[in-house]
Amino acid sequence: MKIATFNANSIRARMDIIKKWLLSSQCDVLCVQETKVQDKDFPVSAFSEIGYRAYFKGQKSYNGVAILVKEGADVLIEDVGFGLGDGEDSEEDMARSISCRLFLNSGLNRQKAGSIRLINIYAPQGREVGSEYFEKKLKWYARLCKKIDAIIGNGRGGDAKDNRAKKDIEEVLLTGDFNIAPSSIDVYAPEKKLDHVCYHESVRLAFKRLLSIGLYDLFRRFNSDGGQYTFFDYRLRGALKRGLGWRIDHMLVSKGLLKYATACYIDIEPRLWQRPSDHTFLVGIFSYNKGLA
Amino acid sequence: MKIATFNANSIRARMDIIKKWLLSSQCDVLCVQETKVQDKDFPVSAFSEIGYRAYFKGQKSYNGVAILVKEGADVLIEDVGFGLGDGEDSEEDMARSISCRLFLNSGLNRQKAGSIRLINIYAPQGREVGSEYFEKKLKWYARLCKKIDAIIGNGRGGDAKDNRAKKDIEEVLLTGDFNIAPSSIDVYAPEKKLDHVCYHESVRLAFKRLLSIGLYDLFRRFNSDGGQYTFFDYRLRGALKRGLGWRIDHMLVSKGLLKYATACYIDIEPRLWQRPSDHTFLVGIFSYNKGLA
DNA sequence: GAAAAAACTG
DNA sequence: CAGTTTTTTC
Repeated sequence: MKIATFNANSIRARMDIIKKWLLSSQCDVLCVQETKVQDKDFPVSAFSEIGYRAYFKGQKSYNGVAILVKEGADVLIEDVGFGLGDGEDSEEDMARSISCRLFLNSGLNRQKAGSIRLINIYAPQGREVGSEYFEKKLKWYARLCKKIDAIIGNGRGGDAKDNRAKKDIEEVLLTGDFNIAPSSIDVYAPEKKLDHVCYHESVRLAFKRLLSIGLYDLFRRFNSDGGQYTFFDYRLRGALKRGLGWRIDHMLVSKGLLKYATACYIDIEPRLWQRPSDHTFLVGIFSYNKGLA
Repeated sequence: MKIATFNANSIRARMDIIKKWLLSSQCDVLCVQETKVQDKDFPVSAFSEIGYRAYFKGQKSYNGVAILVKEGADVLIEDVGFGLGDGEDSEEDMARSISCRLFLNSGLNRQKAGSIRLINIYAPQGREVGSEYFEKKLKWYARLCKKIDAIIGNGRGGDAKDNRAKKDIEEVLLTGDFNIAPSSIDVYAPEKKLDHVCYHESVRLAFKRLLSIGLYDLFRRFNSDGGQYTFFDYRLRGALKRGLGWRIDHMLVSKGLLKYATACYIDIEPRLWQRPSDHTFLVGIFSYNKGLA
């Protein structure tokens, strides 16, 4: 199964790129962020025409998340929900995360394959260290961490709001635009970015906290090189060629899922296509054959 | 010789349409209005690439006029000037009219063919009857009429600002977007448009004044039908099909030129092309053979 | 309805 | 630099 994440920076402005990429990659599940479109204007039929079903929530000009699932793929979606679901969600928060249960049936029965809690996030950027927006970013991560912790079931309780029994929720796949470069090799001039909202110590700690509760940075399982970026600011001309980027889009998985992963890589090509997003695609591949081998 | 007028409603937004039309029509001289582009950004090379030289003046977001001349055509351009040239021109006025002397050499020597004063106008729209803008429109027309009258030489004097002797200036071709529907058959619901800035009695009188000093409405020399329009408001959906238009783009010629005219028609096709202007092309054809026959 | 500019955001 | 929204104009 191929799953990917992509900050589109307007899904409507990126239709050509997303369609081209989906058709060539044959991706099963694509998590999209910054769709920047209200639900009534979401291009549902454009995706159904190429064989993808869409789940989404957006706001007028900002934020917005979506999950695109290939029809006929051995993937089942259930329990789609928005926001962090802790009763603290603002209107904006509802357009910053979408989660669902994902059943993989690749040649296996549903029981055996089990289910994954897929969470697609568009984390707050934070604007400036010390601002109210940055404080909100940190709080949002604290809430996210609590939610994941509850799902993984490190504590005694499960998610109280979730009607399903805890035993049904086995593994976690947390992906999206985290707006955090986890370490110095994940940004082009780390020593100059210590006060940047995407590299400040406090956000790197937030990221580490996610790892500490049992998630694994999938990209780093397959690649230890620095200079591997998913985002290149439009404003820096020649940023890609000059290596001026950030690794802020991630795929974090729980331990039980980790063992099925066979690859995780950044597809840089779409960043070179016509009218690109400032982000590019991060891909993860999972295979039950590996786990069974 | 084929000459045409076209309100482009942004020449940059209309490049595809204009290039397509020039190449298919093989027009010798195209007068353009509402170019909406500053001189530094005018697409000079795009036109030179298809064999047209451009003369133009524009403002940042509004107004702007241009004359495109086919290279190698038997047409010579001299004395290009902007504004009405009476010392009363505002910055805006300078981007509302362009004039030049046009020498036609089609198989004849320059002496015999003589010269034409070509004036391409984008008349003020006027916004609302009674407004300062409408008053300015009427004043602008009074100035224009005075200018034409001087060129035609009905009075004693010539154009005092013009260094050339009066005898050199023989005929007048006044074309462009007049923002006036001259009569009831030139607008779709005249009885409802009596207070419209493009049909109010005062502007129809201004148009008649131009005729009274010796100009002829060329289109009406070849077509007496109503419902022949050059402009269809974007806001009225299906306007073209429903015949909801205006004839506000014109070609007025002096008597000596009139006798060489062989045709004048509205080319409605470009209004049906992709991303059209709200106006379409008005074409005039002149032949010295006719005059000599 | 369409175009351009200006203001805002990342 | 590249989005979206708002304002202005016709």
